[in-house]
Amino acid sequence: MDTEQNNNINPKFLNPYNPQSTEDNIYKLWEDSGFFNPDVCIEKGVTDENAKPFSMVLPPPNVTGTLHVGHAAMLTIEDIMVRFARMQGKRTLWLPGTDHAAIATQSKVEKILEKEGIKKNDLGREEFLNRVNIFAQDSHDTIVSQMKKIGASVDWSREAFTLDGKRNLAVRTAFKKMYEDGLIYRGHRIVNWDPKGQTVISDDEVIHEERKAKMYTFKYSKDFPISIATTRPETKVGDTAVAVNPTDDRYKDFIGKTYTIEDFCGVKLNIKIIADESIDKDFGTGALGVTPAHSQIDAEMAGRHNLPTIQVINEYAKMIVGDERILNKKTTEARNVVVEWLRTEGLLEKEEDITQNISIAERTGGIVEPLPKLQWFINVNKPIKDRNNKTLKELMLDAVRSGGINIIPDRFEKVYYNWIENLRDWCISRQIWYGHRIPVWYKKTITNEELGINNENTKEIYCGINPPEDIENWDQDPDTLDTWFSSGLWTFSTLGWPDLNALDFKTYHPTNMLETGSDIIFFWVARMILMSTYLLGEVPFKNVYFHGLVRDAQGKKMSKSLGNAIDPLVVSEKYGADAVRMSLIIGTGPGNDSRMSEDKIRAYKNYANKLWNITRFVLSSTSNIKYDADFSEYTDIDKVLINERDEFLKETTKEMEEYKFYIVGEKIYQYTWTRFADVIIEESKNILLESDDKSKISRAQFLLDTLIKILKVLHPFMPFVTEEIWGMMPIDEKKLLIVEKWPI
RNA sequence: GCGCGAUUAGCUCAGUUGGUAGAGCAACUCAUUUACACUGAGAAGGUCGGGGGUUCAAGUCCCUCAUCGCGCACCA
Repeated sequence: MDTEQNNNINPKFLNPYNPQSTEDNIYKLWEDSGFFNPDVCIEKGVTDENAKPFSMVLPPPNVTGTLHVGHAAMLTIEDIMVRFARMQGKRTLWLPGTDHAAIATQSKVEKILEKEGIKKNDLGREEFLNRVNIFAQDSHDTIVSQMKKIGASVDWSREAFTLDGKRNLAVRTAFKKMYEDGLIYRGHRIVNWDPKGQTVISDDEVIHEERKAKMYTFKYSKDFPISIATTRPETKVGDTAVAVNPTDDRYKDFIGKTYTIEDFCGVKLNIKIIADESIDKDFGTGALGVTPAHSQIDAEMAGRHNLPTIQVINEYAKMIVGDERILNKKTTEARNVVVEWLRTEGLLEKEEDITQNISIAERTGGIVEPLPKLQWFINVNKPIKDRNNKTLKELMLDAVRSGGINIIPDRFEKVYYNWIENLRDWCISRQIWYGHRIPVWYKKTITNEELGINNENTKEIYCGINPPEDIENWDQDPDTLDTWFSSGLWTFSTLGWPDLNALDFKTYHPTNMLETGSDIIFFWVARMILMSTYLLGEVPFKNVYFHGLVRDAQGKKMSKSLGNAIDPLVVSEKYGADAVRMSLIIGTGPGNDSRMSEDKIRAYKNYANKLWNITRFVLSSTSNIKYDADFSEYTDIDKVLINERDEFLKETTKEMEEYKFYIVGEKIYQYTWTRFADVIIEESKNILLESDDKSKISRAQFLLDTLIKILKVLHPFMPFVTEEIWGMMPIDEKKLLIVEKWPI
């Protein structure tokens, strides 16, 4: 190449590609262009006003800290979908936001305050919430800057927060409607109480962990005819029955009788022998001590047999009955006391080591204590008039069964159905301060105050979008809502609902795609389907794409405590966000866990540089011609190459539409490197030097045209380097690559 | 207990409706200043977890077993 030609090349190409000095500028270029916002795209004429919409909400990250590499993977997959849709000319909206994540955020802030020696009750509700808000804002700002670093092309002008004013209106509106339809009710039931977090949690927030435990077999007293087995002897002071199977000959004669035990470790018991089909004759002694206040199953049995419920454990997991031996003791201490008592009384028959699953609160790690409490629930089994008398359960099932929602990969449909079949009423009230306050007020009356807390139910209730007018006569329910209640509304609360005429709502709902982690299929995906099918009579999204977990190179879960977590910002800084994105996409099918290693990231950094050098060669060796997009004088040899390339582009487009990004990324990589660079460019060196003019021009046009097309299909995957190179391509009437047309 | 997934080259994974086993990374041999060393060329590497079946033909379909991972339920 002579010097004159090299003079036409941007001096940037004299050095290797430098993501550090490029990426932030490119992101700013996009932001300034306004093209993340579909309205601007229409205004500036890059998108047709009548174009088909493509809409997606960002699964809002929790404002509990910073983004991890799993978020980076999520953002990359979604950004690929969005950039592809935008380049296809669709009216493309990717709506960002963050999640207040009630319990998670509150307990995080509590922990931080604890280190300073401050308890939340010392601060009071208002001041504590101030502290949480400051923390949340800080978190939010970090998250936003991280998202920009990764290259997420979200429409910042529409950013939402699950706990802001607009979302609060949506929550109140939804609550009131459900309350009026009788779907939300207040009930006194056995709930999952988290003694550590001092709040009720839903069934889905309980995780099970295998632990070693002891199972004790004993009798309540010497004269009691039946032995029972338990792992929790301390709860037995709350027993009101012993249940046996009706067909069990051993116990037949006792059914229906009631025994009084005057002294069971200091507590008087009345035990009725009942027959219940649910009892397994072969398990333990074939007889179950029924503790209605502290077991879900027992409570149901108590309901069937009209048994009294005696609460013996309080919210601090301490005993509230008995004498000084157990009263006010922690359940675990009381257990030892009761076991010792049984032993000395000669009532303990057997003591065996077993492994059992214990219930743990997901967020706090507290051991869940089933307690009877007055809480708010969503009834999933009540027929709904406006919805053909279908229940919420049925609405949720129908949405997927009918094909209205397509789940990728489809094996998650079975998981979803399985969950719904076992679904019980959803407990939505939480005894925490951070969150949407329940829009219910109770009338103040002297009598009710005298009646005390157990008669809360008798108070006059007002439920409304706004507080009652004579507010001084009312107390608002102190509880807040499960964070997933507001998340369930996310696809439409972000688009202007409850204003049904909001333009965004009419244009973009139902959304086209929900991309999220398979671990929140129940928490979030199912709840969005519930809310949308009930409130709007339509699905929240037409497609769901699940991604798996990002693990380390050895396949271990990444965690801060293991020290194997890769910080997406650190590696992006080191290798460039494009390289990180590629490494997170390739080799990762939907729903499958993937592995992340620095080796892999490094390989794609090299690829970015390869593309850089390819461009340098193509530009410097074609600078004597003018690129013509409609060039038609190709040689036969080049026509063959064009066919091959277009075949590749066609396949790629098809696979993009099938969401097979893990394949497309790899194919582009391969075509660019092993085909275009290693073979076609190598051959071109001779052609461009030695052939006739027709061949030279044909090849030069082909090289430019192909590079342009590579940049386009690669853009969703590696947006920064492609946009940077695009800016230096000798093309007339060039737009930003982000809004260029997909090449096929 | 019920269900789901995985098992293919040293590692990570592809493999469409059955039709001669594929890629990246790593390792190996060679080239040595090239658009690019963040490089190029080449070669090597596999009884597709085991067993059985259907078929002209099975990595792919059916049955079964094993190992690993996960979900749900139970958890007296």
